[in-house]
Amino acid sequence: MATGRTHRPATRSRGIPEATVARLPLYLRALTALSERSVPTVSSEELAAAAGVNSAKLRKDFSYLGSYGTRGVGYDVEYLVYQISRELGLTQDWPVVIVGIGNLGAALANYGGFASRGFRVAALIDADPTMAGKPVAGIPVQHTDELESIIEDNGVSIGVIATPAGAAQQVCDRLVAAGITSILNFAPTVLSVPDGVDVRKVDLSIELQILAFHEQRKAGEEAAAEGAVPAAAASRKQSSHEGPDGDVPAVMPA
Amino acid sequence: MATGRTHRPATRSRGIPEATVARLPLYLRALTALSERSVPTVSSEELAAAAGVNSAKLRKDFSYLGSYGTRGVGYDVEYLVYQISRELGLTQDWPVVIVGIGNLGAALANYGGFASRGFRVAALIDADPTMAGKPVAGIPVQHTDELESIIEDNGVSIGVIATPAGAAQQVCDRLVAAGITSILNFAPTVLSVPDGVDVRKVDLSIELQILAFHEQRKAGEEAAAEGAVPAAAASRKQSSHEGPDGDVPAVMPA
DNA sequence: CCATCTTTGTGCACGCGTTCACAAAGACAT
DNA sequence: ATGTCTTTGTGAACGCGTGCACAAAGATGG
Repeated sequence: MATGRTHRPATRSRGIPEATVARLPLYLRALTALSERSVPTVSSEELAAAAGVNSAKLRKDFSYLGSYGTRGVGYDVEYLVYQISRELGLTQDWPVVIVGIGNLGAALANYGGFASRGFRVAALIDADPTMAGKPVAGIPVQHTDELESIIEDNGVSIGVIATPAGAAQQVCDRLVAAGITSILNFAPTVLSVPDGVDVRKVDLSIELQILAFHEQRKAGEEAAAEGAVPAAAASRKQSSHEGPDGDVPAVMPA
Repeated sequence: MATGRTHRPATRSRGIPEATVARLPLYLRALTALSERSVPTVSSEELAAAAGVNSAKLRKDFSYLGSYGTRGVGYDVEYLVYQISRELGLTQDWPVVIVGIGNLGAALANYGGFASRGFRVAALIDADPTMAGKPVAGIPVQHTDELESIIEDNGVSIGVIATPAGAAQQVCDRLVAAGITSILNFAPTVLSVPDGVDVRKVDLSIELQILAFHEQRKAGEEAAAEGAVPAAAASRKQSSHEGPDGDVPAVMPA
């Protein structure tokens, strides 16, 4: 609905909260699974369970997109898949370049989750001249020298940085200069980019460190309440097959 | 003190907000870099810039840990490195198992960022019998059958799932049953776990989809304000960007 | 057409996180 | 000591995100 103020929140994109945008892919994945099983409609409750969120949150999220549900029935799966795909921009082809073809870069190149969602690996780029021409995931690696021309020729606007930390900013600068406006950064560095360029970062070791924090805390509490709650973990064992759907067929192409 | 209440917010761990915990690794990384350059002290302003955050936020974050700064001077780098490391639990050794040694699993096994922060890859586990014994990153892969004994013998409490989506829940269940209480999940699935088990997920394709959303939006705005166009991006740019609520193929259910 | 039942869409309240802005605290010079 | 200057630590305000709870909307059956 109308966000009362014409205040231009800047963090929101066309009225869709950032937190909602981050969940749309989650919904899409769950819906795709339902679609493959030819499920025609789904209620907010069911879909929320499949996506691992609260049903009220899901409904509110969808309300930002529009009124796509039918009261008393639920949401039409196919229709919703289309709407979310369109909203996320997945109905178009997104060529992507991956820079830095080490272990991680190679893994990304082979990752099936990209191609299945409209992302096409347009090129693999590495600074090592001995890698040039070597095929990874069926795509020949090209040298960094070609970076600008590759991006220009293919109209690439999304770049993935999987280089060592030391090279990341330099690569980033070249990507931006060449016209890239969205970057997914796997290098453990803070990238500085001009306004108008989006950066999302994935840091594997940060995630582990956060887990370690909680793990340490759990160990501490356990020690503090020694013997008080012995097998607490065993009590609420997982009972769910997440609703009435049993195991879901692998959504992801291997 | 701020939260004087013994209220037990449950979302907060010992009074440290989750958002702060998530930033501590970021600060730690920046501090480590300073430490390596033998910088003795750093101001909140400088450190914040290095970590890519607001300085007020950084000071507030640190205030949750205690008063470790000196007014008029800044923070002692070494001391802060130690305090944050201790807070995150990185002063102890965390054995980790990685399950699913495909491209991604192998990349993780080779990832240097783990070992340098107190995380030790205790074992690599894969369901494929032909992989058994094959060394990856210098560590022989072991078969899934050994999963329980490996975890028990090594006192592992953190597990990394890098299997295909279809196997993830099954693996997760076994990990939890074997005593794992923290899971880092790379498989594109919602894992259900009992209370007391932490799960963090990293989904590569979700990150790209979020980027695509913003990219599409930028393209749309750009088209709306036609005139100034980043040179390279405009060349073979995708053309299909109808208005926000463009035409819809009206996929009505039968 | 009316009653009932299901499920959506959302107003509202609450809590977390962020940011501002400033007093307090210490360093440093005189 | 005293004053000035720098930088921290935090009170307070604000905005975003979440979840409750319910009215509205439509399906379904008599």
